[in-house]
Amino acid sequence: MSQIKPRIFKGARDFLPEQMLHRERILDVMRKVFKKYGFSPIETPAIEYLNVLAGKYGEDADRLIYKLNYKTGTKDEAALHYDLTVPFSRVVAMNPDLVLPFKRYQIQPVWRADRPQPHQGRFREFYQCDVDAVGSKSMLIDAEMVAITYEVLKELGFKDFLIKINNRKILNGITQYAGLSADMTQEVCRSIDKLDKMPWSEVQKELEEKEIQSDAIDKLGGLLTQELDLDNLSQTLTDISIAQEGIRETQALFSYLDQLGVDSQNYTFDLSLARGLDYYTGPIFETKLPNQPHIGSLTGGGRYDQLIGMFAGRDLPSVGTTLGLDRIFTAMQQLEMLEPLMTSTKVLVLVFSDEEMPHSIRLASKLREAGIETEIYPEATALKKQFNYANKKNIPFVAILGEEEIRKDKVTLKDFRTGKQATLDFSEVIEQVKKNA
RNA sequence: GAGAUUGUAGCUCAGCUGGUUAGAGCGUCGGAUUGUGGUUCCGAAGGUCGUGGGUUCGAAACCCAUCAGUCUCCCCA
Repeated sequence: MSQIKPRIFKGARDFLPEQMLHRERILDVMRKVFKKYGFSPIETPAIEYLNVLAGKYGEDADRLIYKLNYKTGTKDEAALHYDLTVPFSRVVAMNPDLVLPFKRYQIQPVWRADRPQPHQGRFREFYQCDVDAVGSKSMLIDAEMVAITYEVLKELGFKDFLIKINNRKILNGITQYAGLSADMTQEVCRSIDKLDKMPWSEVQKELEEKEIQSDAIDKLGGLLTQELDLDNLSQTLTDISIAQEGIRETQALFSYLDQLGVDSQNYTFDLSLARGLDYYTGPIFETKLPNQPHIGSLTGGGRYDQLIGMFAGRDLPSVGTTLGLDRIFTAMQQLEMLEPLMTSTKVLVLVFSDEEMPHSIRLASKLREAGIETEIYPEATALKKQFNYANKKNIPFVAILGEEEIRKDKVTLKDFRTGKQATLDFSEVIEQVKKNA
């Protein structure tokens, strides 16, 4: 047989223990917070019928859906899911008996056929961690989405993150204010969205290239260049009812955020936030790290009151957000927020000889019964080798059980970080490890 | 989809304007009185110079093609 060159699919990654231990910790934090707010887990298949996915995200995004070479051109054509929101909407439509408001979380990989850029945390296969609530129009749930984002990032140790909040209704209102037709909103927003990266003059140029009338561009510029707060914006857009509605929603959302105890340092109203996905109808939010602008958004979400209607025939108000595990993980790596970890093992039990092996096994079992993550070296090789194993894997304690200890019914415990060791009773060993590991 | 850049040992790289058997550090493995790692010392293994073609007496180096990685833009998690 000819040998096959091992290679990994572009934009996909293997995760070794030193990465997985951290990724699992991040997921543990997310699950804990999701449940704390009353969200329950669901899972959907990686594969969906293409027509379930297509046409929901917008033209550009549709091209990034991974289509499977299976029943091509038929109703049964299949694809890998592009996000978790659209499959979830399908689930809701197929389960009309769900108790509303239905609050679910969902953690699964998704696939997008774009060009990977690891430094920016951009991959073809990546995990989305979604929380969504269906069946309520209350801005309290929208606020909870922001609160959940805040809590997770805070607990993971992020300091300078900023959750940007805007509202599609306000953006629609702005387009109307500028005298443009409603179907221009997407196109205009796409340029406006770049304001955090380039000055207004550049955006203005881009809008001119898109052949937007110059008086409309001037009106947009008037709004966007003068950091308006909600009250000012409300006055300026006083005749635009859709904008007024969006502003009222945003005010309600902010008041709930205050009541929920979210630090106002970590969120802001940002009129230039647009977001690409087509299905958003109300509030939208996105988290950035101002000091790591190259990393794309860590989280993103919003309200989509009409998406489920595409499957169910009747609209159900819904809001949700996605926490990007891989973006968060990439950021934590680059910010050196992750301690090097090879294993979660706390104690390595050494084995002196085949005769003494049973004693070592018994000790390991007792440590495990006490809830301590314990490894026993599987063979009686040179002690040097066994010590070296503990050292390389960064295991904090080594339990030494030789002829002498066995005779005295004791255990020698060595702390690898200090290099100190002491011969102790078994109960003292447990105490020491639990206290210092 | 547009542009840029890189490809030499497991990893990070050196290799000057083309000139003998291609180097270093780290890592790996072995050893320095066999109940002690992380420090030190000694030694060893490991390379079709991404691949294919061309120029040349001679190519890791120059030219062409190709593949792969990376970065920026676009867009997003």
